[in-house]
Amino acid sequence: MYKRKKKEDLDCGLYVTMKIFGAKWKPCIIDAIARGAKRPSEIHKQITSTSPRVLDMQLKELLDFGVVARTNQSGYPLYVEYYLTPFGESILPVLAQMAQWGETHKEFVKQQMAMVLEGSDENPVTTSHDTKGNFRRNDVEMISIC
Amino acid sequence: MYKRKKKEDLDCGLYVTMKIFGAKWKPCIIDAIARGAKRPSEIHKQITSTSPRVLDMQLKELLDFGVVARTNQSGYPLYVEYYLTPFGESILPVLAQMAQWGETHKEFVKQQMAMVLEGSDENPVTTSHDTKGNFRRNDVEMISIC
DNA sequence: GGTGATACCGAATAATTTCTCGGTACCTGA
DNA sequence: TCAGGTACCGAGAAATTATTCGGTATCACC
Repeated sequence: MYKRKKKEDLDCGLYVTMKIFGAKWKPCIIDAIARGAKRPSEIHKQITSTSPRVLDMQLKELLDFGVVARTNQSGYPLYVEYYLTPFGESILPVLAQMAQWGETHKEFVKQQMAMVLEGSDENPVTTSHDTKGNFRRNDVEMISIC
Repeated sequence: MYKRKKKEDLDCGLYVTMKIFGAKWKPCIIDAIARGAKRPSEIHKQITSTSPRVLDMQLKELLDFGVVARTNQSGYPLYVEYYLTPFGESILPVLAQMAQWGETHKEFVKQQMAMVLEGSDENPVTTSHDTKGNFRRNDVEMISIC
């Protein structure tokens, strides 16, 4: 594991928030689990825009931070299930609001981006999130995420 | 300016959100301006945990993305003022909720961190946010940010 | 003319995150 | 025994973000 060189400020609420689910794939993973993907292999199948290894790593962090937990029957057909802890569930409304905001403003943002990039160009490599067609039902209803 | 190698998915609401204010100092800057710091030099004085250069760069991005705007009198005593656009103001409630969540859960997070790090150690360099004692008044009231 | 304040920016480097490639281990069914 | 599925992990490369150091330019004041 990477050893940080700079101290983090865990007294800043915002910093804490970013720390826990501000990474590239964590929101997707949380969402996938919230929607019913329990087994690692299921999550891999849901999120195809990055490699299983990456998902494993981020899932591990979510586990370490207590966002998710898993059933630990080290038994025969090797069957593991992850689920959100109460702590993990408390993230959902926040995630939903963030997704909602982005959803609302994405066209404006695209416009701005285009305006800024009117000097730069090139066609970067493709990479995009997708958990297929996704919706959330929590307090803010019908928020697509990823 | 850095030219991205990988394409971004601006159709993912969450990605958009992170893109606009998911950087290390952007929330602090937005907050500082929302609270009344108008001039770059004022912002520098408010946020002392990073260098003016860093703040300038992020401020520039916020400007490019239309989160803030500025008065452009290229005149005598060189006086520039930044302010939040309506787009920028729409961020405040989201930021507040994020800060609130982090505030609520930071002790739990610290605990988890300690648990995970019980093998690693060392004492990293100090760096911490601070905009002095800070509060927000928007819809979720009294959220300290940074 | 020199100093200080103001607002910026370029470029190199450090720090951190993400990704790729490959490997371990266990069990099952052919 | 061999291929296939499942759950993981190590280590280095690549991408991206944050930071530092120094520089430009304008004006005011002494």
